[in-house]
Amino acid sequence: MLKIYNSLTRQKQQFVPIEPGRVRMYVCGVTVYDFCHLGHARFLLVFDMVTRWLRASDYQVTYVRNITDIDDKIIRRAAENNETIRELTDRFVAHLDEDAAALGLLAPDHQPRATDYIGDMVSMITTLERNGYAYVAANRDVCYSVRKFAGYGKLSGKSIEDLRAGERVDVMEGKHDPLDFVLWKQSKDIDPVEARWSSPWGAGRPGWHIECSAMSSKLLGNHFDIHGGGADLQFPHHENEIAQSEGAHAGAFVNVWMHNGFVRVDDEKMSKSLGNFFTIREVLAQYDAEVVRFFILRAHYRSPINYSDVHLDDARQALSRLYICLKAVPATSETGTSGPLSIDWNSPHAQRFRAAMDDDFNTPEAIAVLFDLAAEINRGGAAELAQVLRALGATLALLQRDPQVFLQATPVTVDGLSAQGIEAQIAARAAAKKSRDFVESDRIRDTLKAVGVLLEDTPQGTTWRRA
RNA sequence: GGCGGGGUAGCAAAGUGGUUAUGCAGCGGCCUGCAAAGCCGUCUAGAUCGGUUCGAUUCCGAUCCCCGCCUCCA
Repeated sequence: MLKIYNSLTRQKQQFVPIEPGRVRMYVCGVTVYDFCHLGHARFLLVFDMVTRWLRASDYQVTYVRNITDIDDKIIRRAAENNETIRELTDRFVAHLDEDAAALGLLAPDHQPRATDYIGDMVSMITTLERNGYAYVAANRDVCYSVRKFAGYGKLSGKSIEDLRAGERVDVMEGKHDPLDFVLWKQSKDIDPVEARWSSPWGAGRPGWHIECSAMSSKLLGNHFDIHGGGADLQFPHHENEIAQSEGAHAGAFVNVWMHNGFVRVDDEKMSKSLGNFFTIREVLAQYDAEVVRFFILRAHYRSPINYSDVHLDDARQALSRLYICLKAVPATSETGTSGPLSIDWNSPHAQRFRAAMDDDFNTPEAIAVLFDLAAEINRGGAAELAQVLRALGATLALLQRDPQVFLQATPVTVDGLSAQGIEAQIAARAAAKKSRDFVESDRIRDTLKAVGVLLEDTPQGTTWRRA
């Protein structure tokens, strides 16, 4: 039985889908005005893992991940670059898709762009106005009246009285309450035409929060199972979504709220505003995508993780152990990369693995099972165990490659020898060994080692891998 | 100031009221021409101070420290 930590109730709860066998999940995506960084990679990989595990658990999942393609930063960046908003956002949507593919992510079932749903947002704001939650402020912006919504603060555990809106940032003039947030922003003369849509309140553009309420209800219905995102979205973004969606539609909005922890650098949150970020492509230039996935999944999704080369190197070493184990097992027809392997969930390792994953997606524990399995295989366990290892790895999108390919993959930053060059050296060494010229054979091995190529003599001959 | 999450061995990271987490690194051994890989063995834990308990890293309280949210942020 799957249990998930629900941010709304602050406890792990048994997961019960609204519709048996089906899961509808909405995850807040990215604002497209710059390259994605490792923090984005984390939420992308975490909810990719969640989707895969739900599917492995025989749920039919509808996964929606949105794209925010209109906001202040986008408008500003487009102006700085002297390009249209659409040019800017199209480019970064394309980059996002490239990064997602490079990370080996499943495509979401829907990837809605906010600007394609302006009409739905307008009608939702109209409903909120009719229901008495929205008002037109003195500056003509349409705002949400937070105090009218009884449940405000239930997700973030904050009480309206304790919030200190305006303490750090000036409060917009004309709001009835400093905590009220904008639903519809009135256009100003300096705003580009591209950022204006007509509405009952005049030309303008939507506030940030309304897009997720409008798009989720459009694509998943007014009430759905899981809503996810980074922990920094819990307040105010997700709190405001609840206020909007439950204010517009009577009844519950989301059953389970999931929030992933941050990626840190030197114990500080990695973020665009702090400027301490590494883009996904920068990291992938140095590390294999599977190593990055392994690094992320090695920690529980709610825990913070620190990014550093040392940790990525460590992850690579650890993952290599699993691949080395698989390499030593003779491949059968089933070990090919084609098609998912079936899993015997009654086997002891699979049971442990599933128990871990069902316990709020405890991937560190699940991965520990993988290592126990590898140890057993290395000890001379049955060859079928290698199938189990691969099949369980598959549910995390790990261990699906030819071990040789993984172990010999060249980091882009290394201008090492070609495979052919290495094979030639190995042949030369074999000849030296045959004539028992160990000085020469060791010299060759040391030379290769110096450029990061490790040789291993096995009964089947010499193999190599990258250090 | 309010709210929330943490402090586990050299590093990373889980579970757990009593029995080996796991990985990387280290040390000893086996294997090897020598290595590597692997196997066997092994050393470094649970911020501090109290309490509950036959027994606490695990429960309770206090203290110290770190991080996050309260502003755009995954």
